[in-house]
Amino acid sequence: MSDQIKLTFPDGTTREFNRGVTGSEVAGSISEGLARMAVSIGVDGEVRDLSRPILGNSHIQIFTMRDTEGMATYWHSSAHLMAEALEALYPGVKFGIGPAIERGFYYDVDLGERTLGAEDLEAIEKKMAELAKRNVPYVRKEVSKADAIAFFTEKDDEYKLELLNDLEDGTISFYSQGDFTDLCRGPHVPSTGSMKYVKLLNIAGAYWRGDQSRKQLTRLYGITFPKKKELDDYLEMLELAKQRDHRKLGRELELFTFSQKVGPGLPLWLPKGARLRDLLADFLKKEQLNSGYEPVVTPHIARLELYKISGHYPYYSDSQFPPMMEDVENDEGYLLKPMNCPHHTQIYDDRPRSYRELPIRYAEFGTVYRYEQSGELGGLTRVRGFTQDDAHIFCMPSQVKEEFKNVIALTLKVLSALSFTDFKAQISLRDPSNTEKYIGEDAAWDDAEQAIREAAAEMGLDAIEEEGEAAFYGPKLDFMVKDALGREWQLGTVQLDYNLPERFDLTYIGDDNQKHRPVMIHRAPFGSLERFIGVLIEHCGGNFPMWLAPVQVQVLPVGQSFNEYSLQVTQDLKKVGLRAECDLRHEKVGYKIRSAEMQKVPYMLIVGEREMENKAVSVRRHGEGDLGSVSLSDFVATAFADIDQAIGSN
RNA sequence: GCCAAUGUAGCUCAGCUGGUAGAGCAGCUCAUUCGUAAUGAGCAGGUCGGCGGUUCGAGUCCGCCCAUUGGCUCCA
Repeated sequence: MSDQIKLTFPDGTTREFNRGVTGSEVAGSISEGLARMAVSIGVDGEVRDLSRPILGNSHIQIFTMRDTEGMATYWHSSAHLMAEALEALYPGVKFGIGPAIERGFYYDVDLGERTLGAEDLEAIEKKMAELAKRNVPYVRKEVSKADAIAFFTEKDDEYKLELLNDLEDGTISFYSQGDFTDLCRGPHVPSTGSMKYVKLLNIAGAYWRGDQSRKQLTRLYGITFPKKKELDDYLEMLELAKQRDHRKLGRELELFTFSQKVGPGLPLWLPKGARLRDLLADFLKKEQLNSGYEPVVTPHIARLELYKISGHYPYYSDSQFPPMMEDVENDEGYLLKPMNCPHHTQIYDDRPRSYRELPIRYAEFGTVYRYEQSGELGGLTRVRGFTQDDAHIFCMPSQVKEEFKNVIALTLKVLSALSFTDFKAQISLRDPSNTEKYIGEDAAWDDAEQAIREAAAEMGLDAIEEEGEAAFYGPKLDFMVKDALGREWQLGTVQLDYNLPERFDLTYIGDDNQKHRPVMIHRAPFGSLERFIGVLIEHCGGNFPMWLAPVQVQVLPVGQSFNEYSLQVTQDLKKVGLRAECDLRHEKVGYKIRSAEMQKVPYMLIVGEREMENKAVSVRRHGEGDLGSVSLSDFVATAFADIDQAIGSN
């Protein structure tokens, strides 16, 4: 056996090293800078400590703070540092899990009776900085399961003991830094010294292992950086994100509001917000008419009978507003609809259907009501009454792929019209190890999952697949977008359903003159108008594209003597279909401009002596400033060009 | 629902260890007639989230409730 090994770098080059060389030594052999920046090393796909010897030929990749892998290592180590601080400050504290997350880290801890406040967070931050200054190494140690159990039994930490329970002997490792030792798979950065700048962001309750029936631990979220500037920049970025918060912008731009008298999670749309909603809905309705959808309209309530058949009642009673009972004894009454699909099945079932009719696509902007848990409500992204841009496609199994393709095309059109480029598409599949919990034939599922996969691929959609995420009634494809604070929200969704056609005994007559079961596809490109608009507001920071701006043009007379001409201009703009308003207040033009700028109106037209004489307007674009004077007709052409460019050829 | 924090005028926020509320912006009135991000003066505006308690006295202390925010769980 040679004592030389061959390491292959990401660029394909290979070099020979002594067997047992460490990641640090490899990094150091490349450059001193890399050795300084390096936090961990990928060895044949496994991320490891830099200090671990490499024993065989491998493909390696050195991770630094510039890689997601490197950041994850760094923040995971930071979680350990926080744990060390917590143990020092609150002896007897027990630890759950403490992973790195996308931005920072958290640790779930059991502090007994103690609760933490802002002052405590500062004390912990201080302690962490102090511990980091000692700059002690993270030391890995392989331990036997018995020793590990003995260690945590001694510490009386039932959480770690439970975690150990699921681990196999021989695969267990501890990491220590200073006096603190934790059960951990690793890897870690070489030492604590780089975690100088610490900010603990918030405290939250988190159920042990995400299970509501188990004890709630205290979750501490934090972030660390090696340089002060990086921490400052991050905190500033968080501040800037708050400026884009749709709740703040919704108030400032007068789009929507909430009233305690109306109720939590029940948004009230102000005139400008309602206009925005209508514009979005009109846009999609037009697209849907072009894509073979037929609008239908259904009421907001239905008999309990409908939901007993659909299976929503009483099994989902927790998430529904209580029914309006007519006859309590016989469980008869009405339910506010939590979804539109049961109603739509009844439209399908209005008369016998032929295979020649399929696919049938019923579309409705249907408002539904769900009794979301109080702690879950938030702005427009999670509400109790919302309008889905819903449609249900009834088709033959052989048509599923084509229909999915059409829906994907429509959804992509919607997303691109609003310049959402940074979205995630996820295909949710069955859990292959537990197929009994799903309704429908195995073979049908296989076909459907394959159809969705192919539809996504053929539409050029880069979708990730998640096993076990499918609903019990069918696989689905979801579109996710992040809000200003980086939280991911599901917007568009396409879901296959084997369940409802079965429950409502829906059929069509096939070319064999036999009855067949159609497949149902639920789909909503926006998802809900409320959530979509919430995320849209944050996406554009309240600067809506011209075609969506509630007010497109604000006309600003320089003085009272130009009011009449300004009103004439405003009328002319309205006549050609632009949403124009005129600011007739007795204020200086600077004041009116400021006010229109803050309302984020795309175009301001300043009108005074010069403009009146030349039948012109002086154009100011939001965020850009003065564009000079043009004739009214030239401005109208510019405005429409702006609209067309954003909306495409709708 | 659970954990934590927060709740003072339409908005943003002051209000020290308890002594019955204050600013800026917005609003209204008047003056100013104004050229690309705030003209000036005056006026008005608050059951200090709600209910109860402690106290001679509560925005301030305590309890319960409501709402909001950040998480946990679920979902569009």
